[in-house]
Amino acid sequence: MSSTYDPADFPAFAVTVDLVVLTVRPPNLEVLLVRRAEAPQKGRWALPGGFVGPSQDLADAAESKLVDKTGIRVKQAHLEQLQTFGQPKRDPRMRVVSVAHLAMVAVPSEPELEGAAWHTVGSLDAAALAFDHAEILQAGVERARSKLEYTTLATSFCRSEFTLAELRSVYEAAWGERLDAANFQRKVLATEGFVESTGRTESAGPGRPARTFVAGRAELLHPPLMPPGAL
Amino acid sequence: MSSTYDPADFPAFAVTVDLVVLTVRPPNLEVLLVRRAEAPQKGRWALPGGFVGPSQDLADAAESKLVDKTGIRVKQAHLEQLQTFGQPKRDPRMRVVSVAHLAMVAVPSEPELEGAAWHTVGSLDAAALAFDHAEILQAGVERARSKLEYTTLATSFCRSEFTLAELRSVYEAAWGERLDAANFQRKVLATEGFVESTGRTESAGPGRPARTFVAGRAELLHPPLMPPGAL
DNA sequence: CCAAAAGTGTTTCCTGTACACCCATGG
DNA sequence: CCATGGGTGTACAGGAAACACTTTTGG
Repeated sequence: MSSTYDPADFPAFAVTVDLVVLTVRPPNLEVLLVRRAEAPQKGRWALPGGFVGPSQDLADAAESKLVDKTGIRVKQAHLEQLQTFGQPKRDPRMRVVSVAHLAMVAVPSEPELEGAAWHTVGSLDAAALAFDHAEILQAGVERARSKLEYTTLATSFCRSEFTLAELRSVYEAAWGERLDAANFQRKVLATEGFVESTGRTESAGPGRPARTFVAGRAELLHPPLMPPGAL
Repeated sequence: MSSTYDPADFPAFAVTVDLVVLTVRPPNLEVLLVRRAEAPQKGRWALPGGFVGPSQDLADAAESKLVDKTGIRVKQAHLEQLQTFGQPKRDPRMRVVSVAHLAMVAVPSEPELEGAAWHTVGSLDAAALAFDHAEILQAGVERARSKLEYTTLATSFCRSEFTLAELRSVYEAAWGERLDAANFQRKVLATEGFVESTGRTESAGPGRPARTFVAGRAELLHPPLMPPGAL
């Protein structure tokens, strides 16, 4: 910005957005991938994404790709910038800088789009992904975990109305570890603005019906929900 | 990346790096700014930065700007990617996407470069900064604070050999809040790999001489050093 | 009536915090 | 010998974890 270059002769880059779209289908953390229809890397799995328009904001570009691929409105999901990847040779065709974004969504009930599918994060072969998308995915999963620790974003993985067991399953899926239901409940309810009770209850199979909740207005958790020991 | 565009006709962007270079001069947190020598925004303060070369990695670009402006070797400092800013109108000349980086350095004893100066973060008028650099600076300060909380990066604000009082002053400068010296000391020493004792001591003015330390090998703090109440 | 899941109570332990106190130095 | 900052000891309060126990449903 403080450069002395002539604006007319700057190196030309392509700028894209790539999306790490995560969801939870207990007991798994899953990511949305699309199969590449064209060379290079034809047939391999890739993160959804695409070029940023000449006068399009980065966040807008990410949002429109998300709607294209999932039909999910951003109001119901969480979308944030993740990290920018710009290794000179990451795309063999040209110099591409990709601004990766992270989306956390409730698993949609609608059928999936052609060529797109959910994959369990844990059992995914990094070598099966195109370009440097394995690295981007890893950054996304790490970010998601750290956000779950100290924010209320776990609710964005849940339906609009959910039980505490569902909310708990989000944490269990992200860390692959069981949590004590009793202590979990107390912690969540003790945190002002994390969840808000609807008066209703919901029953699924045997067992006492659970109360249902909606997301609260708070965004930060003090202290974090997960124990420090968990990676 | 998974786009169907023809590689030949993509929108052309300029890509830059901008640096938020922070240091601590107790009791202040300070940022390195340069005065713009040319239009637009001539004469206003700006973050150091510049264009990324056609086959230059983003991290390399940030590193070379840092060396240019401060003469500090990256080995002695901390440099990480911060966030990418790409509002269509953020630079009036053309479409520029800036990959902002955060650097945390010990205050250099060498004289400053022409046109560059350290500014106290707290008493800085946001309107005095060029482009969207006030927003970038704010993101950098927030990131620095959160990194100080749960990593050992505070040591990168210190000289290679430092006392615990110096380390404490880093936290005090970042939050503008006094810490209990006794508890601070116990916490730091109890954290495996945070600091490592040299056998030496150092005396500055009256009072018992302090032991000196060097940075340890650990990078993460469990639990965080600052209390949750602190903004 | 039994299994299973929701939700509550209770005990134990650990850690952060405050603060009293001793140590070692410069002036 | 006094002020100043380094460093140690200690007692108290609040929260996390483990787990026994009660409640409410489906089969």
